[in-house]
Amino acid sequence: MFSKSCEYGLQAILYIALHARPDRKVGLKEIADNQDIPAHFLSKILQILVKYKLLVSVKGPNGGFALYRKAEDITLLEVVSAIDGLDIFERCGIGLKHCDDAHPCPIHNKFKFLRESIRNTLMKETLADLIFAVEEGKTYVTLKHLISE
Amino acid sequence: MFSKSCEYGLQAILYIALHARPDRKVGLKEIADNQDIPAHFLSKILQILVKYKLLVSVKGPNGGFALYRKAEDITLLEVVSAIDGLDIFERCGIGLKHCDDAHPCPIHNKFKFLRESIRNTLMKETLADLIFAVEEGKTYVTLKHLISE
DNA sequence: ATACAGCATGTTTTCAAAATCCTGCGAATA
DNA sequence: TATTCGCAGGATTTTGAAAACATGCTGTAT
Ligand code: FES
Ligand code: FES
Repeated sequence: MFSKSCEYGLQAILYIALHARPDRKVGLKEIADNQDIPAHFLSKILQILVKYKLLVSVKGPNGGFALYRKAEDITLLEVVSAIDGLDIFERCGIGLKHCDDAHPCPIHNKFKFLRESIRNTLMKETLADLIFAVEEGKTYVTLKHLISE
Repeated sequence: MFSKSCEYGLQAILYIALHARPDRKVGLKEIADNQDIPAHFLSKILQILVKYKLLVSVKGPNGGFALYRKAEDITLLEVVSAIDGLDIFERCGIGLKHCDDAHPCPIHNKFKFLRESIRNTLMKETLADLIFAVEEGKTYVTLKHLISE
């Protein structure tokens, strides 16, 4: 569905939303270790999110990453479109050159509906919604502690 | 969404469903030419569909491919699962090791619903449904003739 | 029986995503 | 202002899907 880069990016921004405080940035290595993501690779992905104004980064001692805006104001769609672009929402399901209402492929109508459903879901979900459930212990962004039990 | 192999496979089996007759198999090259698919690559994909009993192949003069069963009895889900497997319907949306109801990631519930929608759609659509619309001129499996207009 | 059309199969090449390597730069702090 | 921490970002390597290539094989037509 999403590229590996995008999956890593989603994990990372959720981790940051969970663990960053006004006085505490989250370090690259901390995220990489806890989420099992190659550190140097993650670095590039977070750079993208900084460029798209979803994260801020601070260099030097006690540096790290934090959300650029409030968690309530960041949707998953923004993260996905920054990393993977909007191509998945425009691409023909059976790979025809152009996805076009005027010349629909056999699955166009059904497929278009499904793509829209995904897009709407991503657009409605904010980081705040998601980390709320994590803080309640209902969902998880890392399975590390579960394995060590 | 689907791999390129899978997209090619869907295009090809639709083409076959449209153009095969009891006395006329459809040649590999004919499909490759009309759908703009690398011939040797398509060959491998169709081999998979033959192995999964979705197509039959006949060698020699006037040979080619035809549906193994009636178009009414072949669903898109069978084609997709033969080529890409069922991984997309089981994989975690943000890339966690295991997608599990007992330890859901933050988007698990929403995402699971979307995956199910896709699976149900693919399961309900038969080749017969789809080629019917094509024969009526409402949808298209190739854009070749549209370009040459 | 023989020729040949057309699929079957293994190998090689290409290309982009994924992962790694390495150096530079800015901020904190002493 | 010197040192060091930690992100920035270009360059490179690795990996695997996609594509191309080459050859074998098999059933049909004559
Ligand atoms: S034309 Fe195929 S999905 Fe729109
Ligand atoms: S655990 Fe992430 S989608 Fe199920």
